Amino acid sequence: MRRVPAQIAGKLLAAAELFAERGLDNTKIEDVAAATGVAKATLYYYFAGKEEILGFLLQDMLTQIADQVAIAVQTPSASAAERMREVIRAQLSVMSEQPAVCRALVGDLGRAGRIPDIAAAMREAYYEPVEALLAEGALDGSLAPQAHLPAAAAALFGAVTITGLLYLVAEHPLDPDAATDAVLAVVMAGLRPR
Amino acid sequence: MRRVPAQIAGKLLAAAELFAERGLDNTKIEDVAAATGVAKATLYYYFAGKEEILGFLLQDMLTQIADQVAIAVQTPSASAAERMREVIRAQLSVMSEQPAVCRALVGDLGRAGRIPDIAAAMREAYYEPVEALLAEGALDGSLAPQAHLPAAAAALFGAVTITGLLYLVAEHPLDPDAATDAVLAVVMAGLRPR
Amino acid sequence: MRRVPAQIAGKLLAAAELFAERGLDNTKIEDVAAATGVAKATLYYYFAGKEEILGFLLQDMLTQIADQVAIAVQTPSASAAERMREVIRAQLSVMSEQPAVCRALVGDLGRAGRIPDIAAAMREAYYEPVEALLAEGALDGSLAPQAHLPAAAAALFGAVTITGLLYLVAEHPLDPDAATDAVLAVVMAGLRPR
Amino acid sequence: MRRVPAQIAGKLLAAAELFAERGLDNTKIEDVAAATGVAKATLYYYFAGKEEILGFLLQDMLTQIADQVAIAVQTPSASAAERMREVIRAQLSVMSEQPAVCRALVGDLGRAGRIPDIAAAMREAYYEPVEALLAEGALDGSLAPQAHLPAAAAALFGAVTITGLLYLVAEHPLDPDAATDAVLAVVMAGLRPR
DNA sequence: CATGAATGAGCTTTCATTCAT
DNA sequence: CATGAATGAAAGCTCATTCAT
Repeated sequence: MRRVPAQIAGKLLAAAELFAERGLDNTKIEDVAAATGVAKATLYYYFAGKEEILGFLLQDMLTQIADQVAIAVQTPSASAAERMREVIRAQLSVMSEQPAVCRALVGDLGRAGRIPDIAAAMREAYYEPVEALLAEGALDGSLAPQAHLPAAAAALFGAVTITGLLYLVAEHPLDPDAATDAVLAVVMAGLRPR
Repeated sequence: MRRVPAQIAGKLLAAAELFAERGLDNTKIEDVAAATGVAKATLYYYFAGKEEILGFLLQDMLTQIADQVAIAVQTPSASAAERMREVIRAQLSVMSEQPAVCRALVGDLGRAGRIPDIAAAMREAYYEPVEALLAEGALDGSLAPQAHLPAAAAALFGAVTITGLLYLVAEHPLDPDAATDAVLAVVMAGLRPR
Repeated sequence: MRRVPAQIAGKLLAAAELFAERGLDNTKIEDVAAATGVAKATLYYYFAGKEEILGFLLQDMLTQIADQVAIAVQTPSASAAERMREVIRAQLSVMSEQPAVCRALVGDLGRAGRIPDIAAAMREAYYEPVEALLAEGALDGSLAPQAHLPAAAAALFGAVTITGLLYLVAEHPLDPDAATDAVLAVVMAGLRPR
Repeated sequence: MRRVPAQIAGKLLAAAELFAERGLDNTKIEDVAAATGVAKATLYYYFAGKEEILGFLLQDMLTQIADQVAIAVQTPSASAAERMREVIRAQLSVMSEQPAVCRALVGDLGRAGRIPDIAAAMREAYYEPVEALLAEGALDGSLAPQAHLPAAAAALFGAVTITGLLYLVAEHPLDPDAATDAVLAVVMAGLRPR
């Protein structure tokens, strides 16, 4: 994959909507060319195929999430629990800003998980910081210790993502703050009464 | 789509295997015909194409989830919390048995065009019973009251589904019981220490 | 081809429109079944295939033309020329009454000419009486002798049929009498001035 | 339909042969590819399907007729009647060279859906010059004046075309000159004796 | 008699991919 | 660099036809 010029990278955002709505396999390279205004052969000049185009878009969004998450995670002098709240809020914010790419991610989650680059980016952008945060929380006492950190992080990711998908992309969308509160009520407090 | 005779519906379960192993687009209709013993043209007699076959299986899976959920929900003399555990376990069991169909279901979550057909089945199979259970739990005191039931149900669904997707479909899959425990640790106990 | 019950024969008229509009090859037996309300397998019970169905319809119309032509030809105590006028009028009348079958006939003229039964019916219904009339006209002096009777009859058939097709089936149709006059002006008087 | 390069347009003439011998529906795209040396997928790159290939050839034939007709019409120092003879001869010549395309053209005459695209070409190629010629003939005295020019042109077209269809495409074909004489005997001299 | 169901056989169509310019 | 043109390879899909009931 050659370095993609900004001009083309910009146009590619139009493809996210296609991937989101139709899925990777039902989106033809020709559709991407038509939607972006970049000639089919030019896409092949920069990308090895459509999987790589989707990967490029996902990387882009994941980088944004990674950045926001990193900021939230590194807030000094805040408990791990408080920083976790910010992580969730950050994820939902990026989702509400890039709904198409986000829908594409969820739509091909089963596949994306197997694309090495994307899996790595997801680990780096989300799972590792969150797992680290869970560990820190166990130490500073602001979060309950988890027996299986990766699964806990996955459950967290799922709760946030699906809520985001259903409520941010819905006809009458929640705003990110309201969505955050709803998710937090489940994952922070837990369903069991205190 | 014609009404599918039980004999054919039965054979189709073999197709779920294929979809599970190879994904929708790497499964040729011819493969389905070979695997099920139903002639290609006969498949077209009953279904408009691959998508519709998958849709049929998807409905089937949702029915299975609905049945399992219904059983879990109706267990008499168990607290709402205990029944909720069973609901989650049931969902993860079905998912581990039908990973490809399950992946297809998740893939459809973000697709506006598909929502009408599937959304109703999902509401009926999952959201309504779960929301009812959350309400019951608030009454019998076994679950914490939720301010926004639909969002809570969505978060729950997401936590369970994504964990299922990532860990049941992964190269080194968790078994349903382990996945259930991991999810429960998050959604029942909550991340906040008690 | 079994004897076709009147009830089915009646319904078949609805198929003529299909053959006329789409041609034989672009009309599926299934379309015929749908348009007529006769089950596909039932059509096969009575006919060997769609070619035979079209044949049946054409036979029907050709019989009508044959009858009308026979009446016109046999009018006693009229010159051959006068009877020829009636033949042409008769053909255009039937065409205006059965536009769909007539269009179907023209549409598949190239093919119909090679279906033995139809070719024979056309000979019997049209060519033979017209050729006989041309011969009689040469004898009674009311028509010019023709060197090549079959070709003259074909030219006549073409002049009448195409005019009929273009003017009877057009958006602003001529009535049969006006169409007859226009055709007669060419074929009876001839283009050469007298 | 993309603009067809001359190189491919040239090769396509070989397809007209196939359509002529076997008819549209008994000619597979694969046959066209084999006969023309143009890859099947390349045909689809330029045409939407078989029909469009035939349509292209049809336009081509109409252009040939138009050219021949134009030459015949413009012959200087010949009476309109003499030029009309040449017009008819020209039409029958082209028909005898392209019987299948010609049959397809006739087949389309009764099809409402097709008329828009083809009708214009036919008016231009045939009706307009012929009507002009009829008008000229009325002036120079070589042709009888016609009350209704369009109907006269239609009758003429029909006489020529159907004769062409039945006798040039028949098992024992007439040659164009003989067919021309037979048609002329009807349409120029008229059936009424002089 | 009438027909719903089933299917063999094969063609049409699609699409990712390449390459000369 | 960018791309229009071209195509190999492979599916998807259709349809005439049969047969048990």
